[in-house]
Amino acid sequence: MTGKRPTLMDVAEAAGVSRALVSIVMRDAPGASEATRLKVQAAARELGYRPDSRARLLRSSRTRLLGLSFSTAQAFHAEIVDAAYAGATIRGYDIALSAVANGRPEARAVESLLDLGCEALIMISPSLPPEELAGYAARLPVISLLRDDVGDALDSVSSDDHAGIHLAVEHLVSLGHQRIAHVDGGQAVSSAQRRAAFQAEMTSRGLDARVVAGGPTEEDGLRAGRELQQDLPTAVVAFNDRCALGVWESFRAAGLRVPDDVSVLGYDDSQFARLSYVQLSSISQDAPLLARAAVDRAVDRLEGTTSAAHLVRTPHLVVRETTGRVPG
Amino acid sequence: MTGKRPTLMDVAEAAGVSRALVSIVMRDAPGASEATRLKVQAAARELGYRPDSRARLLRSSRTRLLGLSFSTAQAFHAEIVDAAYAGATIRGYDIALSAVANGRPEARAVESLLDLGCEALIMISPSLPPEELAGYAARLPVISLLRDDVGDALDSVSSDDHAGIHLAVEHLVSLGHQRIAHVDGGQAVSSAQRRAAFQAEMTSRGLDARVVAGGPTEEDGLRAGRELQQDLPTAVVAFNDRCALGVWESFRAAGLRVPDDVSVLGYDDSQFARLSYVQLSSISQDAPLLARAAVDRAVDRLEGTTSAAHLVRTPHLVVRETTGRVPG
DNA sequence: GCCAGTCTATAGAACGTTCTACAGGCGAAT
DNA sequence: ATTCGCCTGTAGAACGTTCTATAGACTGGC
Repeated sequence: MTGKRPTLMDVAEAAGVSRALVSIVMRDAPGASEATRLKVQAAARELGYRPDSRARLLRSSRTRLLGLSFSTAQAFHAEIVDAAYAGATIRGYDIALSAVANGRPEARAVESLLDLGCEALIMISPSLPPEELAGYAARLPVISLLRDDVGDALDSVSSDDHAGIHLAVEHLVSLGHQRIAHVDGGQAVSSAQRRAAFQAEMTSRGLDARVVAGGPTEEDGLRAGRELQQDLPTAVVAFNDRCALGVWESFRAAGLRVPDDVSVLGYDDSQFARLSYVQLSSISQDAPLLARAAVDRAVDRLEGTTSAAHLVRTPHLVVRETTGRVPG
Repeated sequence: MTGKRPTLMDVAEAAGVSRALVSIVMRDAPGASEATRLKVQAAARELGYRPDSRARLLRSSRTRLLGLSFSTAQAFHAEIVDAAYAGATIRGYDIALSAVANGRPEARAVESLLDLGCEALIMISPSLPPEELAGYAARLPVISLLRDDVGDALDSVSSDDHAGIHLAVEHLVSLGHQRIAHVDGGQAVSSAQRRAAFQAEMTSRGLDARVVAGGPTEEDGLRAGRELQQDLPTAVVAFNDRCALGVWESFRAAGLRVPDDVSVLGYDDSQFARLSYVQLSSISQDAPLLARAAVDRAVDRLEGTTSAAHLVRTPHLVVRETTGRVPG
């Protein structure tokens, strides 16, 4: 259909120079005069030459490639992918993507990135046990994004769950709430930390720390919301925004008004929390910013001499329309 | 930190055989006895050897790699990625992912896939003009997924919008509706087709084809819903599920009940349409199935002698709880 | 006129695979 | 015994780059 794609050799012949010189020009490396540079570039354009990244990667020790593993099941990972691309471009790196999907476990995703020759790995909310992660980290820098209990062999860039929960409770208390419940994330990553933080925070204020079992999805929130209604608190802190939405929906179905009858606070500040008809108050981890930080961390590990570290950013509160003064 | 990763040569030395033989064993190719096969495999495992995909890809003419471009802005693309992985694995191919993201245009995404040595390209709802797509298609098979007006140089796998809209209108009419409005998708891919199909379908039934301007997001639906309320129809066919959700929300805000006062029908049958508290009636394109079809099509193009074709699948109706009998 | 230094350009060896060609051993058929 | 073929194995050339070493052509300083 097409004939073969042109190689360095083809361009070299067309321009009447050596292969090596073409390579120099294509890489913008020093060692070619301005005149031949132009001549070679013209020939390359003429032939529609594009460097073969496989060959290039193979030969050069540096691949300038960062591996990013994400999950197709988590919509907000897309936001992170987005930000990571932007960050990598700025630092002069490229990103290789690998998804963990149905029937494609995390280990497989990571290994495909390794085979591609990535110099560092960024894993979004990795679910592998710390030992296995450490195994990878022995071979190349690995950055865990949004999960910090990964041992000392890895870097991590995450958000301070304690601070986030503190902000949440502080906000609600300042609105007069005392009976505040937490719907946790079940088995989800970070759920245990947030639950513990909630308990600590409430206890330290002398308040009752009511926790009901939830999960990361709307369904989980819906179920938990129904359970809450048997003894309705005045405010709810949900594990994440999707869960909060489910809780809210269960209230709505029961004729309860948010925030007049009960306040609902989410976590993550995901895209849809900002939708004009949702306007969910939430704790923002600023995922894109964390993604940038992870990329920076990866590059620093590659180019500097720093060792693994755990970077923790403080989240912030975004007040929208689902939290209000305590009723009555 | 790590030492170099082991190569074929290392394994060969460890097992006391030649490089080529190790290659044969690793590829499960014929030409090695069972005994040495075991010996080599043991040595490879011992050293933690993994083949370098860059070198492998470089040397072999076949890369067995399918490029898949998707958009981080479209949540349901994740479902497709998921299905594509599964399909590719079955056919013995691998998938290279490239995202079109903020500041990373489609052309860039495609070119990075090309440089990786993909043998065929699957593009989800490509937004490039047909001429440019044809340019790529001259070099390798390109499958357009969910968009069919891409010219004859490309394959396409899409869903029959006419049939889908027909199902939608048929369903509503069978429930007694006559005053049915369509909220279109604005500039979105497929919007024009669905709008035209709606107009044709309604006109052929002697009904008034009311169309209001919408878009692909909840916000767009919300806006359109408000406009609709100035002269409320008994049923609404929205461009997609997100749009339908916006329309619904605008009704809910106005105290209108769905489906008692007005029916709302979505399109796409996305993940969230199935959520227990949403239960949106919708037209399903069965995206995962289309993804499988696209993968199959790509592989067939590579292995068979078939030429480009446009494959159209018929969508089906999923009745949930947002459509009901005409009021009054 | 000769050496040192700079700039441009080239040849040829890598990188880690796969592929082609071929060699030796062995059994069966001539 | 020779020939044929199959099976197992190897050597060495590819693939398209980048890298190292070096050659030639100038400059300028003595």
